Amino acid sequence: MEGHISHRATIIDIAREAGVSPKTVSRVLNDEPHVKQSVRDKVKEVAAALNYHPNFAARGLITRKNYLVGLTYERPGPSYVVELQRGALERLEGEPYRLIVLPFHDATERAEGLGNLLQSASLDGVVLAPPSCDLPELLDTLDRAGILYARIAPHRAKERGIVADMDDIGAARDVARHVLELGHRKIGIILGDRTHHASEARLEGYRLALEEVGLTLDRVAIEQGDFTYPSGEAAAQRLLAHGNRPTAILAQNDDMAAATLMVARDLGIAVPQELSIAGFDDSEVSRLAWPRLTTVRQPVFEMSQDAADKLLRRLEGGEVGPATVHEHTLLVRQSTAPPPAGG
Amino acid sequence: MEGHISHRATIIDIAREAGVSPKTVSRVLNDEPHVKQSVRDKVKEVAAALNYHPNFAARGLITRKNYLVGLTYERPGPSYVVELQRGALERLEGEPYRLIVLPFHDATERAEGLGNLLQSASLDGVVLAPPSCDLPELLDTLDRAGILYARIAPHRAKERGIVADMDDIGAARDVARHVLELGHRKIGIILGDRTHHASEARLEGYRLALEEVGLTLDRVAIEQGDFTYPSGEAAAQRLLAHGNRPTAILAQNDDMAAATLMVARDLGIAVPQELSIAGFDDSEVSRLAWPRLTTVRQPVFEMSQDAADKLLRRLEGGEVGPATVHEHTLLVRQSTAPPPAGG
DNA sequence: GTGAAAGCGCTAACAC
DNA sequence: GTGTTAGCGCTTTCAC
Repeated sequence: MEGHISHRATIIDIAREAGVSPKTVSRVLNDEPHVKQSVRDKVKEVAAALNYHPNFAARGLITRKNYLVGLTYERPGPSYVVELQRGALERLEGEPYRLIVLPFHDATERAEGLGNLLQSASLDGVVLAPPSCDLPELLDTLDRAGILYARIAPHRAKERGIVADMDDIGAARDVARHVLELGHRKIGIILGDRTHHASEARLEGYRLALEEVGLTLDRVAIEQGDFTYPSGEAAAQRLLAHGNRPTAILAQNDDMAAATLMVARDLGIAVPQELSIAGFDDSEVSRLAWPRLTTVRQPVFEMSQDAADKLLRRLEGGEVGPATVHEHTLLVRQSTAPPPAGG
Repeated sequence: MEGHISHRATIIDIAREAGVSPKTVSRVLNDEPHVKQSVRDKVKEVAAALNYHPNFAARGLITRKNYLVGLTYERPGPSYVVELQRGALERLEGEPYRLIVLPFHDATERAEGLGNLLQSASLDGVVLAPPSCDLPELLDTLDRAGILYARIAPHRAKERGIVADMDDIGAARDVARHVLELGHRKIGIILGDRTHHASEARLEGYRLALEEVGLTLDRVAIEQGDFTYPSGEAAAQRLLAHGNRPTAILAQNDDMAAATLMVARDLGIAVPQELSIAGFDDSEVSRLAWPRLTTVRQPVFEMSQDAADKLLRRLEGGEVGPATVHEHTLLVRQSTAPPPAGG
């Protein structure tokens, strides 16, 4: 009926065509009560015929909402990012909210610019993945700007805002416990970047497991890495290139564990017969490495979905309960085994 | 000066504070001419002091723009998605446009619903990755709705809309040629999802290379996959778990190639001594797998950046030239070698 | 150079 | 149940 190309129909068009007022059209389109069923049907029919799609800008101007949710993260591995997005998107599907991706560089050093970016994006809410979820100044800015936020696995101020959590310390404890239960006592640890709170938490988890068998951190060999493959390579070399080497190495992520695997191969050390290696993340590498890496799966998808869910409910005026702690999973694969007999 | 929490400043507030009219504020904020420098400075100063951020909804209502660019794709590997996003985001940085991610399921079967989704999202433009860039009905819908689109590596109707292209057939031919030049003649092929035209194109590239050495497709073992790791695993098993197996396998992407690597390892087949494997994509897994995978790097980042660039220029009223064809790169790594002597 | 008035498409408040 | 009026924050006329 309307032959005009690319003239987006408005509620006025529908109102005229259906012989009712714009307000009635608005009511129907928003599923508000107090409209006769026959009118309702007629309006919906006309809307469909006119290929009507509501104008977010006009609606948002008056409802003071933008129907936009942001997702921030900082350079994690591709699979982490994709899981993060999948979780939020799954929850947003069918809702009148759209997801905007906002990756950062050096969030910790530029919390201010980051707050500004989020404000300019006209977001209603934002899902904050580590490490941006742990920047108090950013949270302050968001509070002031009235932008709701949901934090994924925060390590500090867990009471602030909406939180979707996991037990980072417990996850690290579990992987360390697994290695200790296999009988290992000569342990090496490769730390991640110390500015990431995850690194601290994971070390604490290792410490707890060691304590259970009467060991302390000063009895293990600790090397500093920064979560990258090359840093893992260097650290592994320091741990392995001498006589009294550990029989098991706990790396704080899979990339560094994979690097350790490669160093062991170069040094002719058999994994897992002579050396056990455990990572962290269940990233793609951990499955593609050989032997496949024992690691811990973080519930990234679940946390992200939960974060988006709570965010949306708050945006719709609802209340949300306390932080949910999502389950991690220890994945015992081929890179860990009992220590060698003489070990 | 304004102590009110979460009251977003408007140009009216700035106008009052700066002692000018709202229109003048608008002029300054949009870098329009005909404003005295002193007034300009004063307005900018007040805007900063009031932590002003323009309201996209209000601006969009009148300019008929939403300052929103979409990015669509369908279940490709994590690294492909991340490259795609990185390219578009890099171009959008600093521009008043935001990126909305719109992953699809079964785009080819639901082109209509997909067109609807894009229309409801109130996008100004959209970057279409395969296979959605090859759905004529979708392009028709977008044309009708007045939504600009940039297509990444389309395989059909290359003249429609904005195009950022690559030579998919040539890339596949190059990798096949490499394997054939090593001396392999017993070839296995693992196909990707047949709804992706990329799969067809790559097969055509393989065919061209085979033809050059006098081979035809009916002389090679072809198995169907769908670009995922598990599908590659199953396909590799069918190719390798019997006596007369190929000496080289061409997988249509890296995930399936990595899966093939794993299957070979489980079967005790040495790579590359007994079996050569080549992938496609230069994804992260191709570099982390051991041996590292010979593959072809697709210029995904470049295409995505180019697509976003052309889209933005058109959105700003500019003209864009014809499709750019971005260069692929054959990456010979450790997973390919001459066939075994008796092979 | 600058400002006043109008209105984008929609919904809140209130009338009928 | 339904319609009228007003106005969200901004930019477009067009006047001065």
